[in-house]
Amino acid sequence: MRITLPDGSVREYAQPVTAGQVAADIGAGLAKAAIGAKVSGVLTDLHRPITADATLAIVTKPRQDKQGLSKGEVDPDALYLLRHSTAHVMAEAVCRLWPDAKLAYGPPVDSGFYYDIALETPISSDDFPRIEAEMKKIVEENRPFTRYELPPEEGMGRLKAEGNKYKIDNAQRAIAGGAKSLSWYATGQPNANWEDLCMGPHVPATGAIAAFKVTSVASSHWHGDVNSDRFQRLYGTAFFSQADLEQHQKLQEEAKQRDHRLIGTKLGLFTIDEQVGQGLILWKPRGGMLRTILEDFLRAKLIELDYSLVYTPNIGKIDLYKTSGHYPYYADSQFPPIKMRDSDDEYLLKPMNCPHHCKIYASDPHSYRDLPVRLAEFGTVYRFEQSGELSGLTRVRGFTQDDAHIFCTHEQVPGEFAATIQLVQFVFKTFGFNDVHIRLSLRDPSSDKYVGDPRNWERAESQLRQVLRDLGMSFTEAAGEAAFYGPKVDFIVRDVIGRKWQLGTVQLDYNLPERFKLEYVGQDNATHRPAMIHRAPFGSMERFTGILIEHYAGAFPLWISPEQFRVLPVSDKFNEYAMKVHAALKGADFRGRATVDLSNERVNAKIKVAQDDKVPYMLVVGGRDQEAGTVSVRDRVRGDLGAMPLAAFIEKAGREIASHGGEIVKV
RNA sequence: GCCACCUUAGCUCAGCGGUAGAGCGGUGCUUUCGUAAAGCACAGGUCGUGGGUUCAAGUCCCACAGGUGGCUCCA
Repeated sequence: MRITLPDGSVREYAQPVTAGQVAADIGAGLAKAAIGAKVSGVLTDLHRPITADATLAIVTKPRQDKQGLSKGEVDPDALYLLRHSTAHVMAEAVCRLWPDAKLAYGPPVDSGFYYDIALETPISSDDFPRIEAEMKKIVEENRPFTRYELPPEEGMGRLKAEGNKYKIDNAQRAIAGGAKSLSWYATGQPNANWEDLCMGPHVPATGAIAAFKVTSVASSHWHGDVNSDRFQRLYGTAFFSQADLEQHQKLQEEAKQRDHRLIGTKLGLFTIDEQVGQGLILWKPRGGMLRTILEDFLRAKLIELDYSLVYTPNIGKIDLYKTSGHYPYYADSQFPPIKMRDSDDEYLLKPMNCPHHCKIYASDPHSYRDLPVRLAEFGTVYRFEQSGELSGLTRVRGFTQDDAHIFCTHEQVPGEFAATIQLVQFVFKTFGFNDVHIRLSLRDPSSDKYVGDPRNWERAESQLRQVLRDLGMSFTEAAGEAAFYGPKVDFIVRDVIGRKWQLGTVQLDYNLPERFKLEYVGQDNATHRPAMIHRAPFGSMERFTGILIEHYAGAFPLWISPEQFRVLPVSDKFNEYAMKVHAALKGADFRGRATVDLSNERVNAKIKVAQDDKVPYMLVVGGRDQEAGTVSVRDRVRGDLGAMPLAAFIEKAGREIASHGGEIVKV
């Protein structure tokens, strides 16, 4: 048998050998650090025999520095093994504490692992210390994870005898998926210790689990089906050192400080009032200023790109949405219709802007010479999101899309689509979003939720794919994520706690032009149906603002900061000069958003408050400044920049604003 | 919508059967001050809402509303 190692060297063995033995042959240090193996690319147990020629990479525990922190980036495979194994330990601890617990499924996830458990008794966070204490015992016993296999029939017999329908289901799925045997892992010895039906792989023994924590409990459903059995999903995480765990917890804490709901309250950006309604955002003056700046920025760009700005009402007759196909398709996720007093007419709060824009297009005859027609609007829409889904600014019931619809010939689609993609990228680049995932969302051919001619879909999907390729963009494809009327390209970012949100989107639609019978007269003097592109670079002003708050931790770059300058007189003897400076900033070409702090406080206190308010520039003024006509500039990040003539500061600030510059500031 | 947890002053939170607390913020006074919080005083709460248990309920129980974390959903 030839075992090829990552450095290309080959070791020959006459008999089946385990990765652990190979590791020992290479060196004692490697053997000691080894916790698993990648055999021909497949992650596996250290002690599973290798029976054929294979490539082999030993998965090792990370080395640690003097503080006990793992050096470099920890191998994701190593973390996978560790966390999968810790999930078993947690499950055993739960089974000890609640003997009637039935286990379902317990995989590693991004930052830890979970186990879905069917149990009548609710587990609460108060129980975590008890669970952790049991886990600690199991870890300290340093029991080996022992794998054994049973033939499918024998295995199923055993599972049926045990009567856990979830495990039976798991096993049936494994067999249906081609598994030739069922595998169990005993945490210790078979028949002597706790065991779980599991594909593996695992670390060699529980002692490898250096640091762990039960982090939260939530609810989940069998196969994700709300009508099916409910589980308690117990989340935890594990690391190779206590220091790693502590660092992880510290980072989590820091991330929470960036949460837009916290910062939004602190900085007075927005509020949500119970009496106004769930998921309905009240933009406070500072948030309103921020939004206005964002809208002005985009509006200027749209005018430059030959968009036409339109306005449409917040409601429309239900018939409009029957024509568009949105109703009753999404009846459940809309606010109920408004019934009229003196007729049978019903109106809907508009869930989308496109039908209105289609009607604007249809109100005039169009020649191919007019196309493309690009209708843009900051359009507010209402969607009845499930109450449990609402979250700050990121998931709301009323929001404003920076929406536009481009009506064009089929020949113009690739060009227009590419231009809109570039617009979205321009927006993201301006705000320094570098970690954006681009997803080509396609239909799921096996689903019946999609409308329109499959040939149109195929053409649309391949057009989009080609545009993305031509632009040299990296993207993933996701079947089943398309809108019901067409494929789309979505721009996805994560919030501080790792949740993914769609911001920008560009969608291709052959359906609505059909439904609204939109037309243009071609060069051939015949009528043709235009194609339609929906696009929203920000997506929703609410969500974009929420993510932006987290992105900058509330410390907005000068050009979008709701308050750019705060003048701080060192005592009220200099209030008059301070007000002059304030007026000069407001009167500058860029019409500075400036305030002056006339409170009866010492300058130290004024600085502290301005710093907390994340004001980019503080202008301290006292006697020296008054005499010399200067301002003493304090940068939010760099601190005191010293005195400079007021005119010089205004020039500097003007340049910074015009550049749309801004760095990401640490909390 | 489902499950768990949470809801006390504008904000952050303590109090967990026995007459409502702190810090910050607010107001007033004193201080007139040069780069991350001067001092003193005062105001501010039917403890989310509605029921119940109890001699007595922020405190225990139930329902509802809102929030948080998940699940499901997301045109």
